[in-house]
Amino acid sequence: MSAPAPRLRFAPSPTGYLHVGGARTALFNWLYAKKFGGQFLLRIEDTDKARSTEESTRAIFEGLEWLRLLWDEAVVYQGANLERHRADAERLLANGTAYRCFCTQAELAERRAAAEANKESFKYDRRCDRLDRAEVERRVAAGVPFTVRFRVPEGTTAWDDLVHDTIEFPNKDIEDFIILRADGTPIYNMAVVSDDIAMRINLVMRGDDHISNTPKQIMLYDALGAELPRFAHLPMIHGLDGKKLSKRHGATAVGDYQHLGILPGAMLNFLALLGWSPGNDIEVMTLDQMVALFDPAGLQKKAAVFDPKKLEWMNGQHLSLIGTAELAAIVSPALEAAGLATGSQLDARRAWYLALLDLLKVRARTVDDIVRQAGPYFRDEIAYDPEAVAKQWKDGPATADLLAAVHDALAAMPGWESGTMEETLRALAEQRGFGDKAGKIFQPLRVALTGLGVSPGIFDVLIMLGRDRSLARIDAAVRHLRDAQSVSTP
RNA sequence: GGCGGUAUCGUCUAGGGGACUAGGACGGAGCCCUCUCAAGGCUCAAACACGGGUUCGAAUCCCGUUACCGCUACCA
Repeated sequence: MSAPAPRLRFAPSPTGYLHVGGARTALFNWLYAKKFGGQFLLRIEDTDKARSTEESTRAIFEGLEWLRLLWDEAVVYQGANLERHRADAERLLANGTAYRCFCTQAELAERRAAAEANKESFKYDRRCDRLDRAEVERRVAAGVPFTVRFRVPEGTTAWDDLVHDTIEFPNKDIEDFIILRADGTPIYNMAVVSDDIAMRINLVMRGDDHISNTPKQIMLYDALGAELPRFAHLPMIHGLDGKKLSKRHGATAVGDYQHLGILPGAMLNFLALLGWSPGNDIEVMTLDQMVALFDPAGLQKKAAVFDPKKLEWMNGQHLSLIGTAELAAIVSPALEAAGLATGSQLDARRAWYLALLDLLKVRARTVDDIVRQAGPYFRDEIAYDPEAVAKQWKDGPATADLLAAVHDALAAMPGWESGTMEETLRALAEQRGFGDKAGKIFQPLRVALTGLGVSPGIFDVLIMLGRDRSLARIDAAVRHLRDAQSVSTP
């Protein structure tokens, strides 16, 4: 008999955006399902009506789709299963593993406060479980509201966790917990177990903040006579200060990173390395490679700190990993959004565009970096960066003369290609007495061509700009320098 | 407080009794390359929380201590 195919689920509550911690949980669930030929399901836990929003649900879908973590069956909305949750709770009432509790919230709060005041830990004292049958029936008939509590049995509850090995809880430390509210709606643990059984989930993989829920859920499976799934509790993600990752750590939603110009593949890769290692010093991986290398034995027990610096580095790695065509598909919309070019303009000069991306991507860490660098190649007007001007155009008149000479030398060339440009410009440097310090020409020229102090290699820039635009910009720079001169010298 | 979990460079990690002078990566420092900035190459600094065991031998196994984290609702 071979092991049944694993069925896993990611079960976020739609009360905010898709958090990077949630994304990582989804990723490991997804990886496990793909690796072992199982299914990855998505369940939206929207039973908390007050906090759940449709907007959050949409954000979860969008985040998962962006990451390409697609689910294999129709989305399950927990809120649609309320009747089954209730029916399951009532089965427990019927089979005697649960009982009615008539204590009100106010009474409970009072007893809890009293216990705390005495520095005692509070645990429900089971007083309603001691009510005799007649009394219970009398109260029910009288319409006294009640919750349903699960009666936790003697003994200990343990399971063999996929990441933590054995975890054991003495049952005496767990109080008889409520499974159905006075209004008949189910409590989290009841809803989860009922749904996981119905969805035939056989591996529950979730954050380790759920460890203390697990013994309760195991008891519920037992009381319901259902087969237990296996459990895997993943460590948390912390911020740089060691605290649980939250809003004040800055960007925590996956959508934030999408808008920062992070590639989905890089995000996934980075998240995978937060709590998992394939060994052999392997770090940069595509999703397919992650599936191939995935092994739950490599899962870490320790919480990991989210380091944005390493994410950026990882993004740089993926920028060169994905290939220029795929990169273009991601950069083009960003270029359009920045008003630098339209899709059809890019299509019209496809080869030129791809060559430009190759030049820009090695000096970029994010898609945004590429867009920022792309200005001079798309805009007609360039702006001179004051810092670059101050550094490279120190002596206005001399620079103007030099650039004029560069203009003429370049204009005199028969063609427009890198080799002869270099010969021409280096010869000019020699002639001007710069010796082999051709940078003394390249640097001022760079400012004339791009307005910036940094750019790809100067000959690449000249090629990308083309003969006409290059010569026009050098010309414009010469005029700019001479105008400035005449204005400041009356 | 109770219960549970965790502990290797600043950070992510490799390591599953001898291969450890503890490896890789990010970040940092420096050098090389070089027309700038990147990329790339090379070098350096940087860790087994502490204390007891077990063992011929412990980063690795056991027990304590400490620290940190999580849970402790008629939230999920």
